[in-house]
Amino acid sequence: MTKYEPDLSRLFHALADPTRRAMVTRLARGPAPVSDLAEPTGLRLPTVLRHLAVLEEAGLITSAKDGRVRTCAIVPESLAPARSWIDEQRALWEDRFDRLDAYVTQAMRETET
Amino acid sequence: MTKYEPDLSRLFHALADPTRRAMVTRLARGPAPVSDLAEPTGLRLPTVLRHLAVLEEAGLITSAKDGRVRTCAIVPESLAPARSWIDEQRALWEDRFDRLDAYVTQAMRETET
DNA sequence: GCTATAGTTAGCAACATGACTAAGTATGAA
DNA sequence: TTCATACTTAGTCATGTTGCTAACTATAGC
Repeated sequence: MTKYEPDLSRLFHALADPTRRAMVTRLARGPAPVSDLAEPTGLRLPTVLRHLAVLEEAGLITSAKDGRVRTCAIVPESLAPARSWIDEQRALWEDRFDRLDAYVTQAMRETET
Repeated sequence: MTKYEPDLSRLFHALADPTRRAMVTRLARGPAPVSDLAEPTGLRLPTVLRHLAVLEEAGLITSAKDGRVRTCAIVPESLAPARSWIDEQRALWEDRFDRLDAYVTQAMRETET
């Protein structure tokens, strides 16, 4: 089962910023150089680079340099742990209601004459 | 389509902390008073209260006071926006590959004698 | 080789976060 | 009424985050 999960923290933290989410969305459509990612943000390059570093440390993107251009790309399935955690919570919740339901059903049965 | 979404930022931010995730997991099993939530964390009450406030501001939990006990409960479906965003990214990604695939298929067809 | 382009590094300021202690309030029980 | 319980509020502190500017490096094109 789920244990320490510092990676989940980094993943969710990376996604908690609108600029970074926009970058992920952009990269979901295909790889792009740093400048292209910076352009729509209105932020300076060093700032953009920090955001990219956060995304990379979270495992959401990779990047490689070719000549003087660094191209970034999304890492497929990197969102899977986040999705799984969310699904787990829903499962716990539903399980709880199933049991509540069973309890109520049982109680009603016992109330019957 | 998705636009500003400051709520998504708050949601992901709230989930970016292991203590808070543990609280959500605990509450997924059923409501609990503040003290019960505090106990396994090893944290002081004021700290726990701040975490709960973050969760509440993110819309993940609700709480109500009965006598001197405040009982917290999870808000069902509050994770839905996070889940949707993640699914959207995957959809974009898959769409991109469908198109890549179509392109390659087309290219191969044109290469055929 | 010179120059423009595309990143990169270093360092700083402002604010946010997560923990704490100390002191206060409100309620249930004796 | 008195006391313990269950928060609650206020205030502090260390650290982390997000933005910036300035100065630097490396490569492509002429």
